[in-house]
Amino acid sequence: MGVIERRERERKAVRKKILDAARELFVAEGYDAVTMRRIAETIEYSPTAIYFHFKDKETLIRELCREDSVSLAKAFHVIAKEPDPLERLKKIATAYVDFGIKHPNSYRLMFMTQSKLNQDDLVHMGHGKLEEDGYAFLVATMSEAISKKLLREDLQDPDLVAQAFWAAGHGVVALHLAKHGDPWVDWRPLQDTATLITEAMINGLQRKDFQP
Amino acid sequence: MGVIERRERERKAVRKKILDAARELFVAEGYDAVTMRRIAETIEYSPTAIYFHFKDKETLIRELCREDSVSLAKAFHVIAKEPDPLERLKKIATAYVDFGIKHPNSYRLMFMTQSKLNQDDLVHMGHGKLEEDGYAFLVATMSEAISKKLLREDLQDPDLVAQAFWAAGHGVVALHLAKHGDPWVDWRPLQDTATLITEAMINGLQRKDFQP
DNA sequence: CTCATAAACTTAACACCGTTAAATAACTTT
DNA sequence: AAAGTTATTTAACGGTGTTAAGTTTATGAG
Repeated sequence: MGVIERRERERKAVRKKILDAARELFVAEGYDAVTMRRIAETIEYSPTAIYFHFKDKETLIRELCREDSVSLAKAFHVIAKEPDPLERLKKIATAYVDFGIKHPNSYRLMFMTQSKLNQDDLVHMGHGKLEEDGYAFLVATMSEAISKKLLREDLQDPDLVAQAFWAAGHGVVALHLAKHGDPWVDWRPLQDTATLITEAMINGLQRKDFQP
Repeated sequence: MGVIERRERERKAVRKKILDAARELFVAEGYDAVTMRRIAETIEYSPTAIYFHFKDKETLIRELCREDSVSLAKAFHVIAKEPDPLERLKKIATAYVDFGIKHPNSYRLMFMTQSKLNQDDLVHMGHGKLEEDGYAFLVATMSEAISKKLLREDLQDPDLVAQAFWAAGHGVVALHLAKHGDPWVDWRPLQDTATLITEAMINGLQRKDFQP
């Protein structure tokens, strides 16, 4: 039946219409500031129409977030080809920071808000969320760096080192997204800070003659 | 008149009563999850009574936050006596992380949410908020480290280095507060990560023979 | 062709939130 | 005792996400 396909296509079109309108508003004003009513208004639907296509506001936002995070996944996919683990680390950090700047709302949602760990999530686990893949990629890179003896001899725990490295990258982005407006700090360009912290970390982690 | 003093004392007592109840609820459930109505309920007042003592919910929360942040200020005050700048940096990082763990809600409010930069804040500026003092302390320490030639020769901008170092510390805390519940990361003890990132940063920043 | 059925939507409404306006009780001052 | 200030309550407003119930519209069956 061609009619059932047409319906599905129309439903998808409306879905996209909602997502596009929501995206534009969210990007401009942030997730919390935009109401369901305003999204409905811009597409000239009633507020409740959205709930036919999306379970609730969070689901809608997660969908946008998912779309955004594809760019990070793609970047990581390219970076995976880099043979040198330390060089790969630098590129990972760069891509990660870029993602945070390009998609601040999604970044905030993914990395700056505590995800409610309800039972549903625990059930649906193992599906390979993008954050999970990204972290696994970082750990794998760190593992390779360790096995190739590129890091200090006392650093044998890939998870520990990966978490420290992640924290460094996250710190730059998170601080920027949250506090860059504050005038009591003479902020340096984000790229400069990101480059410095990445270099300093790799430098500090790979050094051989470490003194406590 | 002794009566006016008594009134003031009673008013302060009610104020404290509200703050104590609010603190307990907030600590247990987070700032957003606790409503004004519930705070009022626990002290057996009507919800609107709170508004006689505090302008609004945010003011109340800021007051709690201010109280919390005193502990960080005190810690920094003690640390200021440490003569070695690099050692001071380590202690600053430790105190900062400790603060984040001890007062997660206040930390989130102070460092993980964008402060609305309205005109009022710009007017009331220069009052020396605690965050401001803390950052100034960090920059001063970094400045001293630079002038004592403890850092790499190419690092001459105290603000840049301070921001990178701050980002490192912030990254550890922020990641912990936001994502520690996520089960797809095999989290290492926060203290281990904090120690590693601090050492790695100082190590990476102070090294002389830096290769790009 | 008519009628039932399902999908896509709208209208009305609920429960909750922070907050304000108006009424009220309690206590001082005159 | 009257007037007035202070602290509190009751009632209500405007806003939010969301659900329930009704309404249109197009399709499929007899």
